[in-house]
Amino acid sequence: MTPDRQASHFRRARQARETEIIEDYVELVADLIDEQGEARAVDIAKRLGVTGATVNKMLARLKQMDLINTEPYRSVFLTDEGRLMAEKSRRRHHIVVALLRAVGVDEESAWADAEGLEHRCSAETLAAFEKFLKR
Amino acid sequence: MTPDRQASHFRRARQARETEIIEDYVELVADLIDEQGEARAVDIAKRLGVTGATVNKMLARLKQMDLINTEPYRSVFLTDEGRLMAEKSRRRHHIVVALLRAVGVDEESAWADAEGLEHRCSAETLAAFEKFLKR
DNA sequence: TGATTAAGTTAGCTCCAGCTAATAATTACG
DNA sequence: CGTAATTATTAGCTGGAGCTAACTTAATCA
Repeated sequence: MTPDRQASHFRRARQARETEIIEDYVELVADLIDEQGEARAVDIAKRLGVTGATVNKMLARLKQMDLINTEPYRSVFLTDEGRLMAEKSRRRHHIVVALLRAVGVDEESAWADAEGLEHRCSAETLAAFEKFLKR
Repeated sequence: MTPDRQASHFRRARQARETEIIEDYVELVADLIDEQGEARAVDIAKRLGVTGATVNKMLARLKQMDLINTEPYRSVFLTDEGRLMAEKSRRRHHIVVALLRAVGVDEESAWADAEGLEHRCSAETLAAFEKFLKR
């Protein structure tokens, strides 16, 4: 492997590291809205295992990026763009869990690892996973 | 899924995010030593796609952690602990690439994605991958 | 209603991994 | 050998994501 090609892989991994937290928040907001009718900061914090202050700061960033809408002391809503991102994330999440299960990973490990893996699969890899699952 | 269980998954993902950069450096040092006889900072920088200054700072951290030995203006050596980590990383890397290839991911995507995925697979998942590959 | 509790917000801190720019040491070569 | 090019180091900056502590607002319930 040439240094350049390897460098581009590492660059991509760094890029993924940056976006994955954002995707986790957005996906979680969608989950909470579906499960409980609304996404409250305190619930996001509980599920992510971080403090409310951290959530608050991140929500400000997501709003800046036009992924969510927030009003002070009100729960969180997804913008169209945010909903799109959440749906993509969810789809990836499900494919990864299914693939892991299909190759023999136990239920618990599949769910635990999928949280880390879902953000790192390229479109090509996900397509291959889907094809494999249909086989 | 309970909030607590989900929180622990996210916690684990955050933990992995912290260690993965360290593992990348250590694995790369091992690769360079094997391929070229020595690991020089400039080559590490080229392959990771970061600046020399960044590498230097990171090497100081790795030394602090007893993963490498360095002397000013000399190339980098792995400690026993570092070598162990490098071997574990490599093994994981190979298993992940092999698994991706086995389920139909093309060569290039497999190598590119493995860079991000290898650090996120639990021991259970890797064991399942190996079992699947032997099948 | 009013007091208590829960939730959200803000300020300000840490640590990490990038970066640039400037400097110092080493290496290579005419 | 001495100079030029390469490599390494250092200082100091940015921005992200976590934290605690202090505060404000909203919600609950006696």
